[in-house]
Amino acid sequence: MGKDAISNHIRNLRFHHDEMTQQQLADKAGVTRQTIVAIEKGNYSPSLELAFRIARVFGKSIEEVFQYEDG
Amino acid sequence: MGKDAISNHIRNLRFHHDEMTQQQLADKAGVTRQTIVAIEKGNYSPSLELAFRIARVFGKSIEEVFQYEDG
DNA sequence: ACATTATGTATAGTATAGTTTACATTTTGT
DNA sequence: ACAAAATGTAAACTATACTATACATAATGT
Repeated sequence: MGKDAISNHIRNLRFHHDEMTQQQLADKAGVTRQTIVAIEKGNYSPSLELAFRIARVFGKSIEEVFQYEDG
Repeated sequence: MGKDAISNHIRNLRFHHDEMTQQQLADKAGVTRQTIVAIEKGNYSPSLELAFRIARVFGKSIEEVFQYEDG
């Protein structure tokens, strides 16, 4: 939908979780590495379903992983 | 992405918030009424950004409004 | 009974999330 | 220095969220 108001802490969380690689996170979340790259770099924001799955990989709430800055 | 693992409490929340109509929620969330109808009925799940905006309308966290049942 | 407002359904079109493949660059280990 | 693993980038494609328009039905008020 809207522009680019969503950021995230995925990169930091990966390193705090046993140096998890993009590929490992992608596998655990059930998506391709390219999807993780794009989201981590902010190229686009994930679907709600993927946001839930990524948050679960880290044992965090969605709000702890993703931030929404209103536009 | 995946199938239909996401449900929500939007309908109940609307009634708990001054009998808010679908149109009013749509306006506050910045989308059309059709989008609210589709999400409320579970036809599809929202983007993460829209999930944030809907949750904010109700003053709730995303997890309080949307539930993810793993597949 | 009538008008009005709220909700359900449908369909075609647009925007964007996610895949796939491929290759370049950076980082890490020996 | 070299190989191997991790990350960055890109382009074409598929899947799905969202819009726009339209009309039907249900609910509410007078």
